[in-house]
Amino acid sequence: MKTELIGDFDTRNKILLALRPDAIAFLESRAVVKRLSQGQVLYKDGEFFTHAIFPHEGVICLMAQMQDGRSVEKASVGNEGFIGISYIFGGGKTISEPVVQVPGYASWISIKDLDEAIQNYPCVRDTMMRYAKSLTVQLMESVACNSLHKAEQRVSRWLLHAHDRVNTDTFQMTQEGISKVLGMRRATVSSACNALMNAGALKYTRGNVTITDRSILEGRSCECYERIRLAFANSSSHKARD
Amino acid sequence: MKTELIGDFDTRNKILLALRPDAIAFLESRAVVKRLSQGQVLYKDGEFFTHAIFPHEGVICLMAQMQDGRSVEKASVGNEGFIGISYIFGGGKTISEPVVQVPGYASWISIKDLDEAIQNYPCVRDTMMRYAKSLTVQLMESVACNSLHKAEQRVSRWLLHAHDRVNTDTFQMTQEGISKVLGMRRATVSSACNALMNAGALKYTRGNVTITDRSILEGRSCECYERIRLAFANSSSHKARD
DNA sequence: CTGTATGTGAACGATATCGTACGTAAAATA
DNA sequence: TATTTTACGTACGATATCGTTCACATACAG
Repeated sequence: MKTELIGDFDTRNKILLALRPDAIAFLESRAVVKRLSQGQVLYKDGEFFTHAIFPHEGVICLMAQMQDGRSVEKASVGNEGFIGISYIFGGGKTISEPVVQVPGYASWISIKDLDEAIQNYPCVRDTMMRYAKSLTVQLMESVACNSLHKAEQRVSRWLLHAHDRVNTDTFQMTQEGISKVLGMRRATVSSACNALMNAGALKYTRGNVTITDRSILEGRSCECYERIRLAFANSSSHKARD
Repeated sequence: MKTELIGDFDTRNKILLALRPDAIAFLESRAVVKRLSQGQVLYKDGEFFTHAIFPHEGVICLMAQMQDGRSVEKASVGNEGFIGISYIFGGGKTISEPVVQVPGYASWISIKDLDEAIQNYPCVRDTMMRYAKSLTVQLMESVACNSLHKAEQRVSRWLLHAHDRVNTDTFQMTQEGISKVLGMRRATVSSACNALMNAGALKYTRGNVTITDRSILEGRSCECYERIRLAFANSSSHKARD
């Protein structure tokens, strides 16, 4: 595996890990591992794909840009998924703007190599289709969630998803950042986080959040978290058959 | 084409119309045209698919059922799409509860016939994938829309989508129905509709809404309407190549 | 060490939507 | 025709979130 950095990096992306060994070997031989830094814009909306991006950890938010300048998250992607789903549906252009919110490493695979992999290893398309399904579940739940659920529930849900996608209980995410992805005021996020701190679910110190009690956070979240988590678990639980 | 009803029914479903003639002929020979009546639940969430359903007109909402008994629309489907997208992603179970909101006719095609069509006519899968992409755009826009936009904008958007999916300016949809699919109070919908009536966009009489001026409705809607409309237009504009 | 930028807490009134309830008129039913 | 049901308009106070601003403490840069 080529990498921009010194040392070896095991692929912890669940899409890649779910493939058959020969497909994994092929893709790892072509992959370049790069660091994703906070705030990095991976694609502009409508841009042509050059690479599919498979995060090892961290959180990438697919952002919507509104005409009035506001932006808000459409969906989020971690090591359970990859950036480039609309390429799989056919058509080379992005339909969102993926922005790194929690940094980490990712395997970048060129479209040319991806096409070759899809051609030679049927498990690649199958696995991506399973992810397409779980992403659809995420999107559907999010539509409902944004209609019905309150700020504190949505903040809890976001933090739980993020926690699932990092290896540590502490990670970088400002309240300002959460407010941007959830389309609410920082003051609203601040108030929700204080309630969650008082409940003992988390600690907050200048851009670093520490999850201290997941079960409390789950109790304060809405049912949408568990449904989405389950969809991701199902989509990466079984190895592809061919 | 077999039908439960007397007379012939041209297929006005855009997915079917975008296929190659031989694929259209095959599917029409297997399709059964049935009436979809208001309130009809086509599948329960998690049920096994028996048929893919291709609406000719009317609106089907993919509903989310929450634990507290509330329900809300995740996405809506008309003659630009079909019910059964998650079958295409692999796995035979539904991931939502499709409920008929505006009645119409639809072509029902059994899973067995659909499998045969996918096997024999590559354009079937390709066309469905294009729809998968535009449904993903719809879902993504809806996530953002539900985060950011106001009741009147969302009501306007829903009515515009519905108008696109029926052949007439007048169709059946109670304010109570709109409030259920948008997850807001009937009183909120009522107030929005009155504002839209006063603006000259529509008329409302006991369960029948008449769109009197689309351009006013478009002005009162949010940008999400046009983005979704455009995605649907793109996905059914070009004939499949094989 | 000092000044500046950043991240958070807290406050204000304003607004949107909520839950609920009641009245009215049209439609359906008896 | 008389009664009931349905669809809608409207009203009330309650609540959630909004937009904005200020204060303060930490981190960082010169």
